[in-house]
Amino acid sequence: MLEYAVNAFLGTSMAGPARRTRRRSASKPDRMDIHAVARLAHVSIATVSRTINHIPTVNPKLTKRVWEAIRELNYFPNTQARALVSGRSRMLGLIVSEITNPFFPELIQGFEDVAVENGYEILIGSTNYEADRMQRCIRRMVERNAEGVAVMTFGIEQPLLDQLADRNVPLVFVDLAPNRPGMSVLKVDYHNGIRQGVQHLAALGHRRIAFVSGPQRLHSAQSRLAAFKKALGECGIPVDETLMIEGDHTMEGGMASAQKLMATKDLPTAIMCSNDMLAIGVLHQLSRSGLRVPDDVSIIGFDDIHMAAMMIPPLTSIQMSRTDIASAAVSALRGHLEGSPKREYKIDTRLVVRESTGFPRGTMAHLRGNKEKAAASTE
Amino acid sequence: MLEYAVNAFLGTSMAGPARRTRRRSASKPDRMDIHAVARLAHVSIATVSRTINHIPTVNPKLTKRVWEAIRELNYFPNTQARALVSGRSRMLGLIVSEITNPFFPELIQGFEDVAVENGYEILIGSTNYEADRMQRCIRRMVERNAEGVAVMTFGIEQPLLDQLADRNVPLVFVDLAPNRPGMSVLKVDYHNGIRQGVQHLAALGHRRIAFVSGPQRLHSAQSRLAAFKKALGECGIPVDETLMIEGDHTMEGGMASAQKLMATKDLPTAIMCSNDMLAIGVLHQLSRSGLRVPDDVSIIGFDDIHMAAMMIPPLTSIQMSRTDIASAAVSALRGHLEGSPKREYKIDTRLVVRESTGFPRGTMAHLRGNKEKAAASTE
DNA sequence: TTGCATTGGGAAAATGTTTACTCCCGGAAC
DNA sequence: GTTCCGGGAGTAAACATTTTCCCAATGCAA
Repeated sequence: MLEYAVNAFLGTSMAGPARRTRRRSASKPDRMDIHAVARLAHVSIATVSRTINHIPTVNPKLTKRVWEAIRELNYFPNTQARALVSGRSRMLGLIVSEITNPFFPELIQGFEDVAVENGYEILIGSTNYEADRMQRCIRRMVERNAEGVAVMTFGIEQPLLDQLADRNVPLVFVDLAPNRPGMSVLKVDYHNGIRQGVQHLAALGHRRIAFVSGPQRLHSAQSRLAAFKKALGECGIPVDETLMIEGDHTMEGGMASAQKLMATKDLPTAIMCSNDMLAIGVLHQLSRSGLRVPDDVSIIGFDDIHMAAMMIPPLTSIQMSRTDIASAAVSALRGHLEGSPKREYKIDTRLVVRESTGFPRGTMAHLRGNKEKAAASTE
Repeated sequence: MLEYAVNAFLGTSMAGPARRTRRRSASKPDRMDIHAVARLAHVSIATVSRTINHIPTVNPKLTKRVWEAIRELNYFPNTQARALVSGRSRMLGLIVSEITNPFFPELIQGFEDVAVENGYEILIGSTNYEADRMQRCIRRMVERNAEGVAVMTFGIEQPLLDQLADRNVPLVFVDLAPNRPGMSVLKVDYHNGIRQGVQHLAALGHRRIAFVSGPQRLHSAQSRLAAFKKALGECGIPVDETLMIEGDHTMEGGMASAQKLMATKDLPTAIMCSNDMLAIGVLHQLSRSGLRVPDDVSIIGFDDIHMAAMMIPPLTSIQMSRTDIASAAVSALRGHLEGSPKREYKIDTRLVVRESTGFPRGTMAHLRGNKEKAAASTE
């Protein structure tokens, strides 16, 4: 056996009549596995394994031979076998509410990038807000031995997650998480961005600012509304409950909310929305009603999804970076896997000013007039 | 030299706590594996395996005992071990151009559903039109032993795929594929839907119909343009090359194209677009210029992405069902895996009429007038 | 009752790695 | 010169399944 010639040469005792059972490689010399590499590099499979895993005790000369053999054979290790023996699947799960909501693809993209960079593969599941889909997602994650799961659904169905919790799979949530070992939470600082937004509007001169919130059963929607009210207070603007409308985080909800606002006797000069889809709906409804943005009403969205910048006018929005969320989520899971767990990760938000916000109607009429005159006079 | 970032990372962290005991299996009776089930059901592990895999030669009585034991222990088989020994990873790859383009999430959703239904997990990669990302995606698929890969990028980088082709991994493409064993293609019948669209416009009375195409280096964009010209011929409308504008499948491209069209001496009465993003851009640009849709210009999009229905006005579009594409792709791959390969799968397209199409400007003025008078007279 | 075929189930090989052990050898210390 | 130590590399035991092969048991016919 060429395979064992090296050992004989090195003087290793072939003595043990030992089970010869495992020398299958003689019959299939073309099988592309670690043995093939070992044979070509004239080392043992253990050395190949150590080389691949960058274990520093390998003689550099052998290392070189091994890498050359690997390249020549275009070999790469069998993932399933590694996973089996190491007990680590090197897969992370990502569960989202609905993949067709533009917020999530951007999150997925970020998650994929960070995970792959760290050598993990990702398993995606979308629940579409259905409990049984959620159940199936969790089962898939468990079956595939996901090492950790990011539950980014903005509406946690706790009992369903027990299967994962019971297996001590690290979990990471947004906003809110059970306080259990192995679980982390990404705390979004809604207040910072929303305060910036309110200050921006206040600085422009707005005093009547409406807020179209998300469904109040969602914790994240509650937090956004609370942050808005707090920010109003900080700017010395009293809270007017008639300007707080509950929407549903969809464009249709935004259109309906805009109609409700327009039915009030005097329209607010600015509308802040709990997410961008709502803002887009409001935008549509206003323009359908002949109102111009930002000349008649200013609008601010939340999330800063890609589409926000593509609206007419481009939407001023409060950015919650999907990239930040994704990398924090991966960090959180890695933290648990590597024994340095952290309970909380902060996610910041910040205002991105575009063209849907301006001076309130009327107040700057003289300025605009002056500007026009100035422009005219240069001709 | 090949780099295994994964392992470098593993190397430092592998001194984990969990894996100290490595001796006889007798020392860990609580290990939840096939042996535990066998023990509880008083059968051998082989019988358990056969039961799980629905091999019919097992005595129904034993089958029952085994399933009961499985349920009682809440056991499920280790995926990595199954994959290792059976050589089947039960994973399919899905490579898309960019996950943030609204077309793709809907495709992914469909793919996920169909794949999971058939017991497959999916690995997602997005190339963002970058060759090295594509390369990495392919490498991931190969490393994880994807059993088949759907390449839904609408712009195939053939040479990069050789790694997959060389390993005889079944592949499925859209529109165009190398004619090699193991490869299938989803042939989209662009003509059917586009013909419906043109007929719809012609029936409304339109004769000057513009077409904003996609980048002509893309085969799918070429096909759409060709189908449009053919459909014009079928409706007896001569092709006017000045009304054929090349866009780039983005909203910005649509806005630019609309400007080009408005610069011509007389505006077409209808504009058909090579995809919905273009149509949305055109829509925006027209409304920005004070033209009303469909009163001044009718617009038809292509793809019928979710967003199309949410525009103001809701966009008439030609639907190419993502669900159909997804299930055809999975069928194609399964066909190869199960020995009944099929080279081609047909994907149909059809017109979905919404509110962005109407009578051409002027032609129906008397009707509208009559309608208004009629409405007035009822008061 | 015996012989044979058939069938169902168990033992063990096989899958490709990682890694705990072991062994060899060179050098240093006594 | 012997002993001890340690670096470096090889052997083989896990890992949790599937699958092949074989044996025992059963039934049927002679």
